[in-house]
Amino acid sequence: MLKMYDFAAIERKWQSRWERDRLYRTADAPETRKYYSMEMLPYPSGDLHVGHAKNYAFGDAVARMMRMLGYNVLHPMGWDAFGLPAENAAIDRGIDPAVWTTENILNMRRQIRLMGTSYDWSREIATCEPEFYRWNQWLFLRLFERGLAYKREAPVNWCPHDRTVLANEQVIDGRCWRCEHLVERRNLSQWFLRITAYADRLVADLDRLGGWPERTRTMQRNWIGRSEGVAVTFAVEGLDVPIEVFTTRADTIYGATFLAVAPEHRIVQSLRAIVSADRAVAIDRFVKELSSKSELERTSLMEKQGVFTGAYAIHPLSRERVPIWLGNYVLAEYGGGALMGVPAHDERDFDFATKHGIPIVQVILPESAAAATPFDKPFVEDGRLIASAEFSEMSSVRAREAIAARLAAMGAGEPRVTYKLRDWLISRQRYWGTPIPIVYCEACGEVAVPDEELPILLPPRERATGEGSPLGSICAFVNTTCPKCGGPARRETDTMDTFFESSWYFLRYLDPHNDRQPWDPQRAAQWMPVDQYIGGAEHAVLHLLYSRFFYKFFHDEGWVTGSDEPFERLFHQGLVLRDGDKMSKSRGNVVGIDETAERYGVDAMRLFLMYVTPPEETSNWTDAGISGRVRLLNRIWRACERHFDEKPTAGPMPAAETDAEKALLRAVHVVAKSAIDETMTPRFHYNTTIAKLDELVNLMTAAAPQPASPALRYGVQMLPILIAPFAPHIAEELWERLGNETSVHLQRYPEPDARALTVEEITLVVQVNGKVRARIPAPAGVGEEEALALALADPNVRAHIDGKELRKRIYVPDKLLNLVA
RNA sequence: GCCCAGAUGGCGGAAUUGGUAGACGCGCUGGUUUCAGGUACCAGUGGUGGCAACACCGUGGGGGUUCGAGUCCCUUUCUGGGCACCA
Repeated sequence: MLKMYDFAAIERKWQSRWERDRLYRTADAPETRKYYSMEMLPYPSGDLHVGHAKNYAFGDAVARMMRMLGYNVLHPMGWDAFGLPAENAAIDRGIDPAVWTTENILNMRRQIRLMGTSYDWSREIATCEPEFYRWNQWLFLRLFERGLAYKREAPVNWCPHDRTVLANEQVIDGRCWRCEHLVERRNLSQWFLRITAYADRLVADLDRLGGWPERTRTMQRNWIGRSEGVAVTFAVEGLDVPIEVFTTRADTIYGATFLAVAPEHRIVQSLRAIVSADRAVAIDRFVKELSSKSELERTSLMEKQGVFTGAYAIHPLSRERVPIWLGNYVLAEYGGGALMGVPAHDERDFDFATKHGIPIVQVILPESAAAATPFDKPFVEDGRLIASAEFSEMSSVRAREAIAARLAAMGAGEPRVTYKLRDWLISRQRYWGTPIPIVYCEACGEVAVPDEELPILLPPRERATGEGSPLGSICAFVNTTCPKCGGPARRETDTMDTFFESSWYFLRYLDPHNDRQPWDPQRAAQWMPVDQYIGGAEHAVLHLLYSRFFYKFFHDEGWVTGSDEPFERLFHQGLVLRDGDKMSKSRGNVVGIDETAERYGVDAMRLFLMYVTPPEETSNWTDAGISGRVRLLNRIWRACERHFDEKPTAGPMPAAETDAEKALLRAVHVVAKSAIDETMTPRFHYNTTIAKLDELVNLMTAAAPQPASPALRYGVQMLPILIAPFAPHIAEELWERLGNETSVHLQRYPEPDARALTVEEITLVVQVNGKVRARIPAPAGVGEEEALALALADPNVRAHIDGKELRKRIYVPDKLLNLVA
């Protein structure tokens, strides 16, 4: 590949010039319309490949477009710098995680700068720095004060490989989201954040997030899993403690032929005491067998197992005796850990009853069916009630209300909303994270560290073994005094989930050097919400849900105003594949940024990533593809080169003399219109914009008007502005060589001019019976009768009409005439 | 199993509200420049038939609505993503 222009020198030159001139510093200028544009902050894993580059190329193009459209754009970058890979690398290689992280940040910052991105680096943050994580601790204490952070013992997900617990959101198909090892179940005392207190708002407000992809909203909705139903109380024979179950199908209550209780349910020990010795033994055996099984093993992988406790409950409406079972498919943490089994109308209950010989009683009939018929699978839809006392003949919908009302009147039930969402477990038994600011005092118990003692610094690590509690083994850290009574106390030795810091970092960018507050609420009022957030879809229910929770809390505290949603619009970019495979070191198919920049130049790389596919699609990296973009840049250079010695002619659009000039002026404005439309829609399909740019360059080179043509000189002057958001370096160099003095990136993007965009001549498509028979040039705005005359003058059209009578005529102005004969 | 998105030349992909299918690029073919290769430039490039004008076929398969369907409806296959004992 011959280099027509020296991209390496140009890219180097402008990157340092922009930095010297602080071109991309953002001022807090409240008088200008703001635009907060952000890409998800990266984990500093070491090296960037073109998959990352795609994300930054689009984010940067959007930020540059908005600047050139006159917005005050905030476009920051930072590092999600706490986390396991650093710690694991430290254990493997015997280096300090801080050193490993810092080195990676240095390299990745270099690569992101190499891409010619327009970040305001004066706002850069790294979450592992005490200046940042002290505010993690501060926010934790505020949550603690409000009762939104609490410690409790609970069955939790334990990843044996990463040697730490995980939040539910971080377990994918029963496996650790990072290392993919099967998680185990342990009972541990851990810190939780009460995200469930916000469940209702988190699900309700999804409806307002019109700028989010529908599938992301659906995933969050499913994850929160809001269900409306009834909590029903069943009295237990021989016991004064009742069992409460949750059901969304109160209409099926007369079909309840058993109760199933989770083995962890508190009532199990009471039941055990009132049943026969052999039942007690069976209960013990069942509970013990399941105690070590993970939720995945118990629910998805195992068959429905259970054991009859020997005890009976009393049906609140029919007063019949209902046997109480323990079941492995009953989740301890949902719906109170107990359910009423209605085998005729629930798949799972049906399986369980069939397996254990429990009676199946049909109480709902399909609307169409006349009478109860034998069946081999449960009927789970709504229908009409039978065998349900005075509720018989009612529809399911009516019966649900009537039965709920009856139960409520009897004091045996109440309406209840239940969520699948559980509280967010944030304790991690690892070193490289934010220490949780709590001490344990023998006299005072759990005590919050006072604000003025923050930050609790992460102590230097003497030796990393990967065994035991990392902070727990550092005596100087653990042993402290109680802030309340001054007596001896021990520090909490767990660190925080790194999703804690990524749930609010976007606020720190607004005020990154503030040492009195995490951010100034006035700055938040000015800049929030984030107007456009760009990042991978893999965080649909992790980071994006936690951030919404935090932001609602901040809003309730008055630290942010306006909307209580942090991200106005959200965009997920697609992956970049190589040879149809995901890029990975083990496959050896990683396309690195450094090599690509060196071979083809950064502008070509950015152009290719935006051109090859719409941003949301998965794109495939090809060397042939990028050389096409190098070619385009060369042709752009040559188109401008002939005009380097001319004086700048930037000014109003000149009048076009010839058809070629008209076409050229039109092409300029077609590009501008496309770029603006794609930015504002906001669809970001710059692939179509760049295709139109190709067409413009074709016009400027192939069928170029005379070099002296004012239209051509106008096109040449506009070209660097048009490409500035996409190929910022060559744009700047051409702009300078064409005799301009202020940066091309400070120019206004051209307003699409209606005069340039209108066409004077159209192609009239003439169809006969719906088939195209002629394409006739005609003046724009041609009337129907003139169009008909033109069509009938065409020999091919006449041949197809062939003397037949015209029965119908459809005329689409400036487009098409269809003659039906 | 359930829900969502998608399927367009050899390839990546274009195509407001139904109105010229295949823009643009890659690849390929022929030509010009060159000692040659590459680069660059010019022309061609959905399939079939035809010297040509042109005709027929063509947006995963089948059916429908319409003057007209890549676009709307029904049905089916495949691909990608999500959910999957949440009572």
